[in-house]
Amino acid sequence: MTGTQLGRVQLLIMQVLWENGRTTARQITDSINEIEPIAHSTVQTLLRGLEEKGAVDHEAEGRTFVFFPVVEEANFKQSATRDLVQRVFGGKAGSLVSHLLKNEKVSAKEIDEIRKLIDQHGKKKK
Amino acid sequence: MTGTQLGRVQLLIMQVLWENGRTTARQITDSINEIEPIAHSTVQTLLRGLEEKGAVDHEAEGRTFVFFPVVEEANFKQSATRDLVQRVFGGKAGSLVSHLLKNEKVSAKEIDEIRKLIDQHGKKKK
DNA sequence: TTGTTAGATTTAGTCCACTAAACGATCTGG
DNA sequence: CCAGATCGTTTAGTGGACTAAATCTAACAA
Repeated sequence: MTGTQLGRVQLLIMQVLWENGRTTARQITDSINEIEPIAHSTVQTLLRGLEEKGAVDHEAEGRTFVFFPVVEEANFKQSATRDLVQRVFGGKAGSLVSHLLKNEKVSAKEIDEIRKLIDQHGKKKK
Repeated sequence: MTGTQLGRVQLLIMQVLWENGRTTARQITDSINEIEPIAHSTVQTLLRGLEEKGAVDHEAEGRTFVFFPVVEEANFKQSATRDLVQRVFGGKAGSLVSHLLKNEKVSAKEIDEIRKLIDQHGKKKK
């Protein structure tokens, strides 16, 4: 579930799955190989690990397995983010937001979006 | 330098060091023990690892070692955050900000601060 | 039928964070 | 001087992510 920590490469696999939905192990290997070299058997081993953790599942389709994500990307983002906030920013989400605005590049378009969210925030306040 | 990944407990140690400055291994053990149980020898082993990575250093003071951080907390926050942005939010910092504002609790006070940052952002832009 | 290919599974090994006992040296109270 | 406490160091083991070769198995092609 949420507690399950994913490794770096496992996360790459999840990303492929979230993007493509139903995907074969072979397709995943190819996708990742566009970024960095990895053996097919490695991908299969990691897929099994992910399946044991309940992050993905598969169905047999002919003689090959088709994998699909069980964990939602949104949920994962949430727990990964909370983890960072908790461990590095003392539990204060706003502190991370400040850090991002001060130190990281944010496009004008994103700034607009954020401004809207801020305004809503003020309103929503009951 | 950025490549240095810290483990969960190592980060706890760094937090103690950032907060207290010069600290003995014993003090670190005690601090962490207020949160969760840990053996003193474990802390010492991890300190050695951190020292090998160049994250901390020590000076002998009498027969005991006094440790202090070499890596700045700000730098660490930066790389930890970039890591998350890169791996989970497709490299878009603004996307993480949006996520935080939508899904995490941010206090009114923090919102004010963020609004100011947003305004500055607009101005500063050339 | 037989050999090749493309799946999945098994097995094996590395690396690293974490854990902590065991050991040796040094100081300190009695 | 010595027993006990307090250091730092050594050694050892676990677990998990990652890596990939070796192997098994089923389909397909010649």
